[in-house]
Amino acid sequence: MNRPRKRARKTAVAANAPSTAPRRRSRQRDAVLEVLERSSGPLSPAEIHARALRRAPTIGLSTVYRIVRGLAEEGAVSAVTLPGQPARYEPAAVADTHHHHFHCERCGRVFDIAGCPAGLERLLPPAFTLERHDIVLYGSCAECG
Amino acid sequence: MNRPRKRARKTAVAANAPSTAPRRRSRQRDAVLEVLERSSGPLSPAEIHARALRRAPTIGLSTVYRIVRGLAEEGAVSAVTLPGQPARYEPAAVADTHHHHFHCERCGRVFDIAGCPAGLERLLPPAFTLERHDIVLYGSCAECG
DNA sequence: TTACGTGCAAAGCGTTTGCAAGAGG
DNA sequence: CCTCTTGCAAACGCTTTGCACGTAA
Repeated sequence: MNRPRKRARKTAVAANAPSTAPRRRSRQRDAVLEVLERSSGPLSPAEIHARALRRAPTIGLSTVYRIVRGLAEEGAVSAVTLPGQPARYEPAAVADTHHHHFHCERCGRVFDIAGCPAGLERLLPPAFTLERHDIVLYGSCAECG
Repeated sequence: MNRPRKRARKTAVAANAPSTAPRRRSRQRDAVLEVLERSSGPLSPAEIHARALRRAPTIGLSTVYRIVRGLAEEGAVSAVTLPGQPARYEPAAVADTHHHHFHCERCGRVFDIAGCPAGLERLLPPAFTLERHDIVLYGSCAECG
């Protein structure tokens, strides 16, 4: 497969651009969806790729990125970005239930945490408006404790 | 300045490696420290570099990275990593006062927020141990509101 | 059949590194 | 002086992209 190349476009994309992400059904798309639904926590593209290879043995990492972006755009999955780590993705069914995350510093796994503290607005300086918030708890999970 | 090259080493470094970060005093190091101390919020390496150029007109971006890493290792500054964003740095004097961050989604600036909600342990599943937490608030700051 | 999705390799970006020249003490 | 630091450009890892081919509809 040798062919001429053009310069790649700028990485940044307009926030509301329609984008050409996969919408059609395919073995690869189904594999990614199933992997995400079977998982007990959010997964990075590399983690998704490793697991999806069982169902779609030829799937490429870039395809995972494209599918995941498409799923995120149509709201089927949502991105979980922990500080200093690559983005992870989880099904919207999970994300729609407001929750936060616990990051085990021993095993590196991420767990979903139900509930969230009240009165966050009280922390704001005057004239600031609160639209959303992220809380990440760190420590040891039950298995590593 | 043309000279022979060798392959760069692997990026990953042993977590406890002494590392050869700058410790000696220099115009560049002073410039970075002053920029951080004058700031009202954590700054990314690129932001630090832009501001440090006024005090040290020849400073390179990689030097900023090295100095900031050294300062972080010796505890003079600490890293603030907001989800999905490059790391930012703030003086330890600020970081030592427990606080969180507000990210203005209009202007992109990050502000320090004093205080934090009580009872986060109550959110944990049984047998999980809480060691620390990060809270990031999103919305509009006073100027953008 | 035809438009869309895929796989691969190349490109982009933020960050780190090797090296020679410069600065600190 | 001798050693540590700097600046530059190359290299890295993660992510996105261009293109020809495969495939869903």
